[in-house]
Amino acid sequence: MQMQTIKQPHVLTGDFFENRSTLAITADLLGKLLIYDSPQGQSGGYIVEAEAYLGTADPGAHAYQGRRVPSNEPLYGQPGTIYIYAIRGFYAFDVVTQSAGDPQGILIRGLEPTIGLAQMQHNRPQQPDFNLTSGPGKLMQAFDITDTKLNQQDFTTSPLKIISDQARTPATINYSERIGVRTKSGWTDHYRAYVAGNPYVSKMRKRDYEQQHFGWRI
DNA sequence: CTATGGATCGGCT
DNA sequence: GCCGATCCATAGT
Repeated sequence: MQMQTIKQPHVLTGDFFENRSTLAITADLLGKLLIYDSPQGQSGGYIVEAEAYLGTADPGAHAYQGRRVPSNEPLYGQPGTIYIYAIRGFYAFDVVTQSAGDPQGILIRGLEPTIGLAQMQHNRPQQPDFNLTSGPGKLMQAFDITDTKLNQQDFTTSPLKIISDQARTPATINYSERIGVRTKSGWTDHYRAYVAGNPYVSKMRKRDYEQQHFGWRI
């Protein structure tokens, strides 16, 4: 007789990060389901845009040249550590990707919202179209995360989590320069990865929307 | 529809 | 004081 198995969402674990470059993990995060369990209830959606920050050697990174201050301490933690930081009156968050002491991370920049839509719209009543979670500050507002309390928590045990077995697959992954990072030469041209044609990607032009499936493989 | 400039605020120096 | 891994309103195609 077969054991009855309870279908529980599988939370992302540490081995997801093992032996892979941050750039490889960035592309692999696209389509994963991000969930936030808040006092109001659960909300979340599929990751559609992410940027790699490659640590001490990356002039665009908060940990460039080993910079280590109280606010960026989470970057130096274990893979899967949450790094939340304030930026111009908003908050944004990274997933730490490499072993402790190697301060690389991935900024989650866009979500296609699927869970807790009403509650997210309540938190961000601005506009009815695709502006709910199409940017790092926007998605944190939609989650109503307004402080750094989740800092240094681990994705495997935190109310903010990534579900690895409920994922969609991008039909095409596009790459570009990172948004809002001044860069001199072209060596960071592929540090931003996003689902081609998905309207919840920040700065996606309307003419580039893929209307049929929002850029997902069927 | 796209490009640009101003507001804004937590955290470092 | 100063400075952004941003957002939004407004002006210009």
